Amino acid sequence: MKDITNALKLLSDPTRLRILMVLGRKELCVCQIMGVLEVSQSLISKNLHLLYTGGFLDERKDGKLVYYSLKKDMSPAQAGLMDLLTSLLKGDTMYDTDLQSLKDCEAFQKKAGRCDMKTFKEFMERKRKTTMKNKERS
Amino acid sequence: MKDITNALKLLSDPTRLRILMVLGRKELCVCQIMGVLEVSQSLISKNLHLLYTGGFLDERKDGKLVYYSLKKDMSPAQAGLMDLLTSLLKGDTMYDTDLQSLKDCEAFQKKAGRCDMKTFKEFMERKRKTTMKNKERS
DNA sequence: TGAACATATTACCATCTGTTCATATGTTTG
DNA sequence: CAAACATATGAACAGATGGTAATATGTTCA
Repeated sequence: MKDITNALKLLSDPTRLRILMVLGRKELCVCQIMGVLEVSQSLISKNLHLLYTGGFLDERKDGKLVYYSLKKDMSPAQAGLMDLLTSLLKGDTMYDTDLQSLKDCEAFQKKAGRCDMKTFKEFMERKRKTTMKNKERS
Repeated sequence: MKDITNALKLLSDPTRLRILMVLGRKELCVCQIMGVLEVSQSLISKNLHLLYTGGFLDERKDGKLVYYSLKKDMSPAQAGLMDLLTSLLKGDTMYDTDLQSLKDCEAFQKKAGRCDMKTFKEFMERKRKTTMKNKERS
């Protein structure tokens, strides 16, 4: 029972749940996740570490970058929860926004031709401006 | 997303999860739940309140007693989680022990012919002794 | 080698959580 | 009404948690 409540606890934080859902789409490095979710690097790192040691993630290092992805062989409980949450979050505002950000982020990165902190900070900067304009309009 | 993480947080505590799983079998009053889980009255009350305001439970008062049961019309997220957890917990030691305790508790209550704190404290007393004997034997 | 960079870790803070003990509330019954 | 009882609630406390800012680690490349 403790393993299940532990998994539930890990999933019960919005930042972690968002990370997992975005990783559900594709493997990403820390700076990409940062760009998509727009939260600080240390917070991302910390939560990635929790999810990793909690058995939700695989890790792959490539040069300076560290890529994370959903673990291939999760426990039945974890896999079941991930499936359920993925379907429950369909249509959720935050979830949809994050997936859209992921697409935008990928496009921006492709155009920039590199994958580093500077690129994603630039991306976040533009996103913030767009969001502000949208708020003004409404 | 917040509604989902809130539900997950409620489920991520063993005491609350145990309560929900036992209530999955049948409606129970506070003193019965206390007898089955063997935790203090105030802790049970507090967690019942959290689960109730969190939308997991229905409440029914009958004289001095207050009966709780799984809410008839949970949100899709809550219902989905309950289904999943019920199936995931099949075979779990704590879960099985609790269900057995529930049966024993019902039998004891039937023989006693009443439903009050005294009865369930007596039940808990005997259960503790039996558990101790089993430990000695092994 | 050393500067630049991506990620991890540390120290620290405010807030939340689980729990217990004592007490309050509200109901029943003599 | 008062005593007895089931349940709820408040105060208090230790420990966990989410977050930030600063710093450490480890890699690349000039």
